[in-house]
Amino acid sequence: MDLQERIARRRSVRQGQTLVVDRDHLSPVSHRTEPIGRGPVLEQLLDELEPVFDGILPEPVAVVGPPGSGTSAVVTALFDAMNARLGDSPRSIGTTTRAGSPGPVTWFIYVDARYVDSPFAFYRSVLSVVSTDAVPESGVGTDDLCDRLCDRLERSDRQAVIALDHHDEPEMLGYDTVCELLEPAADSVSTVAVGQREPDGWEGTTVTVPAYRHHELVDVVTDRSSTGLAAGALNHEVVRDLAVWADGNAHDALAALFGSAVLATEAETDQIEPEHIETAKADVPDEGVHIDRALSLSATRQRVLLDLVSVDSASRPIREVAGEIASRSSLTAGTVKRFLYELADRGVIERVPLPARGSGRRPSTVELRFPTIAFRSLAAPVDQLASSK
DNA sequence: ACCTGGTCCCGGGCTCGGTTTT
DNA sequence: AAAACCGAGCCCGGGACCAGGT
Repeated sequence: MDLQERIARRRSVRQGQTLVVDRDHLSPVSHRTEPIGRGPVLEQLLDELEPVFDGILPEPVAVVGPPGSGTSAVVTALFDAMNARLGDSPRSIGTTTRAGSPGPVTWFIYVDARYVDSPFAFYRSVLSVVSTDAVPESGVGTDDLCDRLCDRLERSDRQAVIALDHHDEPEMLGYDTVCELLEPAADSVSTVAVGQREPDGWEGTTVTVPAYRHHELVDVVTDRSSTGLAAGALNHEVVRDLAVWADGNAHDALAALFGSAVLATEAETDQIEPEHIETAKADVPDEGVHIDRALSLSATRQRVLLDLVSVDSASRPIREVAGEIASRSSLTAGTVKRFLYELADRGVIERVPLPARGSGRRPSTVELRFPTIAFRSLAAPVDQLASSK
């Protein structure tokens, strides 16, 4: 893995991308295999999961923390590491029991509710980890997938710990729903609920992830920029300033860092200038949402958001904005309108009331609530959809 | 009463595997 | 073995209807 990273880095240098050396290391949507400065939290979570080392299924646990505190980073990193140790390796040969370790196989499965939004998709993502053969993408019923999962887990020497991330965000697969879906296999499955809050009526234990302190966030940003950017592209004072500005929110800090790198690349400068930083910071909304909330949407919706970024939507009612976006794409105004209302429900954009004009109900307009510069750069490529007319 | 914004929901077509028939 | 068929989720379009303002 390290070797892959090294090769990728050399390759991108050859391609003349002198400023951004490794996009993944810089991106606010990627996680490091070793989270920076989260040692105590990892220890606490390991305490909760400790029974698996004796082959016992741990009790459900909730991991909660404010936005950008690294809850997802902690859980994904820990699950990856645990899987490498206790899980059934995908290339395992025939038997699952290995000499010297008579305990059951335990899979650690991370499910992101942002990307897994239906019972069908949920079973599919769990099965893809648990099952050795290919999991169908369609053509079978949801119940069928459930049966397959039960078959895989029914044996006493197999169990799974499933983390549901972002269960508390609007329009997402909820924790309660997932528990119902797992009910048929409840004896072999435990859960980890990851989010900003505990699930409603939570009675289990909770691991709390505190917001990053300033010096910890400095370490996070330094780590990202030193591996993602060319040497000397960013000085330490700027990193400190960015960390203080982000006030403990790693997403905001990394989104601004990534955005400024995009701007500097577009301007073809060989280092990130102060105005790039300032513009990128202004582009990250206060109390905004994670950029992955926008990036997890379907390609069509991302196109609509990209158009919305370029349309001047200020002080214009939704109907009008929808019309203009529709004229740029193959969608009808009615569909775009519906999309915009749905996106507002999800919190990706926000409706802002406008003053009344004439008769009728007061109109409202929409504002973006995620970092748009980073989104422009990371959004689904245009060729996934018929080009605009 | 009337108008416009906002919500809700369903039908039809599409894709894509699995299953049955030829 | 190939072809035809079927069922499941997904997506877009759009209509019915509710809400809030003059």
